Parts: sequence; structure tokens; C-alpha cells
Amino acid sequence: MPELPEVETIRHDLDREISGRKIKLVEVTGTRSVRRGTKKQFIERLQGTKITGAKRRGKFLLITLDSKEWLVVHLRMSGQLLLAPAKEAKPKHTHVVITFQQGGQMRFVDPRTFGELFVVSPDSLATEAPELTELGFDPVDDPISWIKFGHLLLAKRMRLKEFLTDQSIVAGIGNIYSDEILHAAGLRYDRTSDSLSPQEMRRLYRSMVEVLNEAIKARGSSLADEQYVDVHGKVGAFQEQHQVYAREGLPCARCRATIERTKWQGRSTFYCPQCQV
DNA sequence: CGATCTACCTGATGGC
DNA sequence: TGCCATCAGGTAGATC
Repeated sequence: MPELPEVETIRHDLDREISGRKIKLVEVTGTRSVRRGTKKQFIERLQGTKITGAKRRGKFLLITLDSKEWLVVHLRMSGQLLLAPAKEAKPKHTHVVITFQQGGQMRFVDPRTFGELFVVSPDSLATEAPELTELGFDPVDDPISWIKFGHLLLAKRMRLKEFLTDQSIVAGIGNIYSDEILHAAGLRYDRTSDSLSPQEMRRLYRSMVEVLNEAIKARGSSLADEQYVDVHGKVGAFQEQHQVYAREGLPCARCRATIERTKWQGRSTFYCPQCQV
């Protein structure tokens, strides 16, 4: 489900709304959402700690604790973090419930159960959560210069979509935003990264930063199934600005050619066959 | 090593 | 109405 803009929307709201709250009770049901270490350890490392803030690295959400540890959440395809009063009925597929001393709960809801929560000490990431240390640069939080970005493009001989969605190069971009970024840049998904002119590299870089930031302003993209919602269950609005994603058969806003859909590397890919070259 | 595939799951949708 | 196939925002691990 969520890519960088959706995770950033959740991070922003959590940072504002649960910082300072103390964890009274942690309940884990089901076996898949907490799968690193035991449930008991997970619960013990959280109960009694106070939340100090919420950070993000790529698509990982890091909820920081006064114990100096992090509660790390990855939503994968269908995970949601929802804030609600304890008395409110829990949605189907609620797997983890965190109750705060000051009242209210944070629920982790995830129909497909690909999502994951775990607690780590930032000092032992290399052994406890190596995937967090293997992330590339964050295009919103930690944008590198376009020159450096160009060097990365030249160093890899990858198709552009593969390049943008490789979390070890750029952290946070997935299937929706790679298609939107490439359309904004006027580049095809299957161009090789080392074939770009300096002007095209600059255009790709600028499109990446702009599309992601615009999407954050619109509080992310919710598709027809509304699987992505913010911490209050509200949908995002960036889908209204999508230029290609899920728009096959519709005219391209830039050149009026018909948007095409293809299966590429196992994923649906949407692009304009005329103005993306 | 890179590339390609499959698996992990539930649920929505569309064709027949 | 049901039944079956296909698809979905992600990623890791096996296999070639």
C-alpha cells in the first residue's frame, strides 16, 4: 500500500499526536505481525516506555521511545496504523493494540499480514535490522545534489523504474510514484539509467523531489479500495493528481496520447507512449 | 554475481 | 447467484 508520501503523512500525524504518551498496555494477537523475536520480548520492551517522536526512513516508520529504542513499523501492502478511543470497536484484522496511559489506542490493522512491527536498539541495527542500514538516500528528508544523483544513475546500468524502486539506492519509492515520477520527467520506465543526458538526469531528479513533495501536501494517494488511510482513517487526495497510474486508456494530460498499461517485472506499469521517451 | 520466479496473505472485481 | 481467475501500494528468498 503505502509509499514514502503515505508513510510521511502517518509519521507527521503520529509525531504530533502521540509524542509524550506513555504505553500502558501492548496486546499482540495473531502470529505474523510481530515475527522478529518473541511476542513477550516485544511487549516487555514497549510497556512502560514513553513515546518521544516519530521518524521515517524510506517506507519504515520509527517511533522513538524514552528507553532510546525504536518501535519500527513497516506497513508493506495493506498495513494501517489507526488512532482511536479504546472503547471504539476494533476493525477486522487488528493484530496489535497499544493502549496509552493518557487514554486512546494505536492499532495496527493489516488484512494481508505482510506488515511488520519490531523493537530495536539503534545501536545494534546492523545485526537486529540490517535492512534499515541498507537503505539509500531519502529523496524528501535527505535529498542529495542532482549531480550526485547523476553519478548514481551512471554507475548503475538499470532500467529507470528498477532504479527508482530499489530501496538501497533511493528509499521510499514504489509502484505508484515511480510511474508518476517518470511521467513527470518525460522518461520511459525501461530507459537504462546510464543512457540519460545531463538534462534528463536533472529533470528526473527534479520530478522525483517535486512529485513526492506534492503527494505529501495532498496527504498521499488512496486507490479505489481505500486501503491507504491516515491515522484517523481518512483517505489521501493525491490520486486526483495522478497523471498515469491506473489511468490506462485515458488521454495524457500533456500530449493527449492514450496512456498505456503493461506488465513489467511482475508489476503493472503505466506510461504515456508518446511523451515519455 | 544478476535476473527471474515465487511465496507470503486477504479481499475486491470481473468474466462466464 | 456462484465459481474461478486475476489483481493489489512490498519485499525476501530460492533458483537458475
